[in-house]
Amino acid sequence: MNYWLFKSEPDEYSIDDLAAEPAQTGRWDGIRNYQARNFLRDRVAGGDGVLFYHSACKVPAVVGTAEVVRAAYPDPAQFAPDSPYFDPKASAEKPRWFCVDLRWRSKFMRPVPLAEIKADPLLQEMVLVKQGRLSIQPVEREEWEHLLQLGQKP
DNA sequence: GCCAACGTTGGC
DNA sequence: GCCAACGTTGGC
Repeated sequence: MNYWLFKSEPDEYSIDDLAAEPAQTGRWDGIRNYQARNFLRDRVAGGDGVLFYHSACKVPAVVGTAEVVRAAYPDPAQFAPDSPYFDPKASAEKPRWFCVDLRWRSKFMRPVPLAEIKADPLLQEMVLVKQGRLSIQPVEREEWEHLLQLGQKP
């Protein structure tokens, strides 16, 4: 059982959008970055915990948690010519991009902003702090637990 | 099989 | 909207 941080632009797909899905379960698709794909395809497993992060918005922040309910399978959008995620170089035999299914688990009492994470001595080793621009990244158990605590503080 | 160019990401 | 970091691509 591992922990992850998934980034999403809230204008595109927010934690409330996930909570509003049938069975509060949605497909995490549209990943088109190789480093993120490799984590998704090779390491993310059913039952793993996910920190839901809002990126490319006014206050980038961890806003809640989710759970992986289905491990990697080929992202259908890469085969759909009318999709913005269409990839002409992908085929059913050789899919290039993958997705997982997530179930909403919790929304924090308050978002934990990136600026606060960067200033927290316990979170200095997070990939989020050390390397930006990675939309799927591993999280240590200690980091997971600390962030959950921060999110529950009023 | 080297390595420059490319596409994606996302904070600032 | 700039541009830095990364993995991958593809020309040679």
